[in-house]
Amino acid sequence: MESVFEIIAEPNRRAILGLLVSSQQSVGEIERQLRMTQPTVSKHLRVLREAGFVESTVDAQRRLYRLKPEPFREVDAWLARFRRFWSAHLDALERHLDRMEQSTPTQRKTRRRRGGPNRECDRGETK
Amino acid sequence: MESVFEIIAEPNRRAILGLLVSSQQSVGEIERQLRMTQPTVSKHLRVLREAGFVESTVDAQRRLYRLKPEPFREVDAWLARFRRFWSAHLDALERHLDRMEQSTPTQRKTRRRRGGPNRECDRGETK
DNA sequence: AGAGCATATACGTGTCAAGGCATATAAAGA
DNA sequence: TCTTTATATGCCTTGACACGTATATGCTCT
Repeated sequence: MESVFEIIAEPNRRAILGLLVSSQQSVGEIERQLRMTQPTVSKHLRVLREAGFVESTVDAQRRLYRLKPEPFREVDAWLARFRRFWSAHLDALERHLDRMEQSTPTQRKTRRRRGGPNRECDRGETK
Repeated sequence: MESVFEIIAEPNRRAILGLLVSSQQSVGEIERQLRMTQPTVSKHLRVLREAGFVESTVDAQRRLYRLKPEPFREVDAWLARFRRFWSAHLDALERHLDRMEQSTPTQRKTRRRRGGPNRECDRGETK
C-alpha cells in the first residue's frame, strides 16, 4: 500500500474522501452516511491517515477527520504529464482553469507567460 | 477491475502509460524498456485497452499502442472536487497552470473571468 | 467506580489480481 | 511449406487486502 494510487483505488475510501470534502466528520457520521460497519470505516481511515489523505483531532470520545491536500497534489502531478492528451480542444481545459481560479480566495493579478520551446512529442503515425 | 483508479493503481501500468506519453510503442519495445516479461506487458496492455487508456493498431506482426484521453479526464474530474484543498497557496498552482499553457500548441488569448459566488465550504473547526 | 458510548485493533476468511511458464495464434521471410 | 519473430492467452500459484465478528481501549457521566 505504498502509492497514493492504491489508496484511492478503493471505492469506499473514495466515498469517505468525498464526504470529507464538504466538512470534517466523525467516524460515526461517516459510518451512518455510507452504511459501512464501524471497523471498516476505522480501517479505511487508518489507511487514509497513514497515506496523508486525512488527519484527525480528538473531540472527547470522537475523532474528527478532515482532508489534507498533499496526496491529492501528488495525483495531480502525475496526471499533469498526460494533460495534453485530453486537452486537444482547449475549451474543457479553459473551463477547468477558470474553475480553479474561481474556487480560490486569492486574487489573480497577472498571468505569467513564458515562451519556452514548444516541445511537441513526435508520435510516428502509421500511415 | 471496474474503475479507472484500479487501473492506474498498478505501478507497471503507470510505467507503461508513462512510456506511451512520449510516443506510441510496440509491445516488444515496452517489454525491453521496462524489463518486464512479454506476457506481463501484453496482459497489462489488455487491461489498459479494455479500460480505454490505450488503443492499438496493427503494423505487420507488431501492434502499436498509443494513449487515449478519456480515462485521464475521468481521473481529473474526480480530482477536481478536491482542488481547493491543495490550492491554498496559489504559487504551486500558478506554476502548474503555466506549465499547462506552455505545453499546449494553441495560443491563449484571453482568460475568461467569471464572478460566481465564492462558495467556500464550511468545515466546523474544533476550537 | 461502574455503565455506556465511540473508536481502534486482532484474527480468520474469502476474493481477486499479478506474475511465471507454457502454449496458441499469426504474420514474415526463406 | 517450414522457421522465425511478435503478440496473445491459459493455467496455476501466491500474496495482498477488504470485510465480518469479536474484543480492546479510552472517554464521559452519574
